[in-house]
Parts: sequence; C-alpha cells; structure tokens
Amino acid sequence: MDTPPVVGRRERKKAATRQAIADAALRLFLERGYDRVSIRDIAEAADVSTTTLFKHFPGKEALVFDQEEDREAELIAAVRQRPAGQGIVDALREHVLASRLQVATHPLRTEFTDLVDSTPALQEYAERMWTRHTAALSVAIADDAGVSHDNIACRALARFVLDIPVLTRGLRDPRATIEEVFDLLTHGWHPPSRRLQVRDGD
Amino acid sequence: MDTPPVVGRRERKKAATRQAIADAALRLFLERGYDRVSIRDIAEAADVSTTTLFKHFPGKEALVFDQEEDREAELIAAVRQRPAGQGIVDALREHVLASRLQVATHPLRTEFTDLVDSTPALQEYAERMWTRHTAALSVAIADDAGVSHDNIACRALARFVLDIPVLTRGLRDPRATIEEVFDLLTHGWHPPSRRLQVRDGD
DNA sequence: GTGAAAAAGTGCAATTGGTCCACTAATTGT
DNA sequence: ACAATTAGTGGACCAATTGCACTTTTTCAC
Repeated sequence: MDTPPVVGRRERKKAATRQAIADAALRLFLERGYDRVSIRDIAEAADVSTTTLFKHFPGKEALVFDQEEDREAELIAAVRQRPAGQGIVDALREHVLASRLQVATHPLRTEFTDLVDSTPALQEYAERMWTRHTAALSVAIADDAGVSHDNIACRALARFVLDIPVLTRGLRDPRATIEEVFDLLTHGWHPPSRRLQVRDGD
Repeated sequence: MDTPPVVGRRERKKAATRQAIADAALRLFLERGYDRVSIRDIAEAADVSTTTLFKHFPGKEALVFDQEEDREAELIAAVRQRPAGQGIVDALREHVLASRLQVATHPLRTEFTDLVDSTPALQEYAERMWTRHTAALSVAIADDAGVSHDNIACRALARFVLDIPVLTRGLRDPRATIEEVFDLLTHGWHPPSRRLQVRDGD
C-alpha cells in the first residue's frame, strides 16, 4: 500500500542496475580514458557480471551514449513545433546552432565531448548513431511538406542536415560556418569565385 | 640477366602473398558469408600465419575492399578533367550516374555487391571508407573554384555529393533519384508542396 | 498463499578479431 | 662475403562478445 505498483519492483531494480553500470563506465572512462578501461573493469566496478552488462548494453561504445536517445526527439520537435511561418530549413538551422552553443558553454558536457573527440572508436560510433536519425527526420520533413514518406528529396535534406554537426566539428567560428552550409542547402551551390553575385533576399 | 630487377623479387613475392590472401578471403566470404569465416580460416586457406595476414591488411573488413583504392582518383579526375564549360556539380552528377550504371550492369560485381549489402559490418565500413574521400574531393573542388582548401562550402559540397551513392542505394529508379538529389544541391531546398514556384534560371 | 512462468542475474568456457614478441630466413646493397 | 632489411613464423596473449546451464527474484493467476 505504500507504493502503488505503477512501476514494478523488477523494472525499478533493472533500471537501477543499468544506471549503476552506466555511471561506473562513465566515471572510469573519464578517469583513465576509454581504451584503458576494460569491460571487466566496468562490470566489477558496478558489481555485476560481464554477462549482465551485455544484457543492458549491446557493446562497449553504447555505455558512453546512454542518454543520447532523446536527441532524436528534440530534432523532430524542432521541425514539428517550430513557430508558424518559419521554414523547415530555418528551424533546423536554429536547432543546430542552439545545440552547438549549448555544448560549447555547458562545462559538464565539455569533458564528455573531450572524451569522445579523443577516442576514434567513439567518434565513429557517435557519427553512425547520429546519421541513423536520418529516417526519422526524413519522415518528419515529409509529413510537414505533405509528401510521401519515401520522398528522396526529404531523405537527402535530412541526411545533409545531420551531416552538418559532424562537418563543422572543431572549427573556430561555428556560427558563421554553420550558417554558410545552411545557405548552401537553401540556395544551392554557386561557385565561390563568383561570390559577388550571391544575393541574400529573393 | 633474364629479368632486369626493375622490381625486386622481394616485392613480387610480397605482392603474391598479399594477392593469395585477398583471393582466399574473397572466395571463402562468397562461399560461406562474411561472418562465418574467421581470420584464422583465411590465413590457413592462404597458407600464411595470422600475423602475416595482419601485416598486409589492417583488419578483416579491409580484406574485402582490396582494389577499392583508385575510386578516389577517378572521383578527383571527374572534377579536374571535366569538359570545358561544365560546372563542377554537373561533372559529379555524371560521374555518380556512370558509376552506378557500371555497377548495376557488370555481372561480376553483382555477387560482390550482394555480399556487402548483406553484411552490416561491411556496409558500415564501405560507407566510412567512401566518405573518407571527403577531404580529397573537397580540395579538388576548392582548387577548381580558386578558393582556400579549407573553404567550408567546398567541404560541405564534397560531403553531400559523397552521401548520394549511399543515400540512393537500392532504389527502383536510380537515375531519376540521383538527378533529383543533385537538383537539391544546385538549386537549394524548396518545399515540395510549393513545387510550382521553382525557377530554373536566375 | 502457492506454484509455476517470466525474467534478471551469475559463472564460466569458448570464439574471435587483433596485438606482441622473439625468432628464422630470404633478399638486398655494398 | 657480409651486414642491414624485411617478410614471415609461431604461439602466447588480450579484450570484446556470445552461449549455456544454472540460481534467484519477481510476477501473476488461481
């Protein structure tokens, strides 16, 4: 009677175990670096067997990207719940810019980003995981534009937009850079040597 | 005196060993499927030690993509040696289209493509290997346009173009699809519902 | 309550990709 | 001929991941 079984004890314990593993993993990774921590180390630190660990996470890299799952939801929301009258690409530009600034300023995320950036295996994994959102974003765009879900232009736009964070990683002026690439998406490619002819309003 | 040592015996033997390994690997992969062949199997079939195998190939996936190295050169050539008056994007479009048709018709390549398409690990590897050409293509584009090598628009265009083969894999009408995505790159994104307002010349 | 069924967790052996190391032998330049 | 390279060997070794047989906990229906 004290706690109504809205969520059973089992699920709670399972979630706790999972969290313990993820916490131990992140702590050890930040302490020693990704490659100097073995699965067994993590399992031991979380006081579970390696078998249990792999029942919660499909692989070593997945231990790092525990919370990264709702990033897709934010992305889709940026398209679906954008201010009236704003274009899809503009909404995505703002979302990408906002995410970038958020990461750059939040000091907690900094050491996390450093960890990923200094580990090739994690970079690749992050990139793959990120571009895997192509399908979802593509559907959101197609819905919004009122065309078929498998519309190739929507798929392409989704993919290109998702490329941008990867493409502009670690540059001096992220804001200007990101804007420039989005301009390419809105206005198309123009040979940069004829830069004079680019007009902003049309 | 019979054969002048333009290329030494050592190099020839080395190349032969490498070829034996690659041949054995491809044969076994096609016979049993990628995951049902171990490195040790391949080494044994090629009659070398696993240590030797790894001195020739950096990893299991690399055994499959033995010849894939000059694809980058073709790509760059498509930009550099294009007919006078043709735009960069047009040249790349034709190159991508030509490559696609070539693969689709060549019957030898078909079982190879099937192997890659049916093995997730190989798909990922192929994709990463392919998009790794971004830097080289980007430089070619920047040179051609007469701008700095680290110009972000060139990098973005290179990346987007390299995405296209991946993006349009396994679709019914590759030609029309590829053209459509290239149109997005040349003219920019326009909401497909307002397709009426798209103008060609500006 | 009781008694299965479902599911979480364990312990361990095995597989597999990949590295390390100390060593042999062929090849090369001199 | 000799010394420096360098391909190749063999086998131990590591770490990630899987499979299996088993125990424990929780749930759920009766």
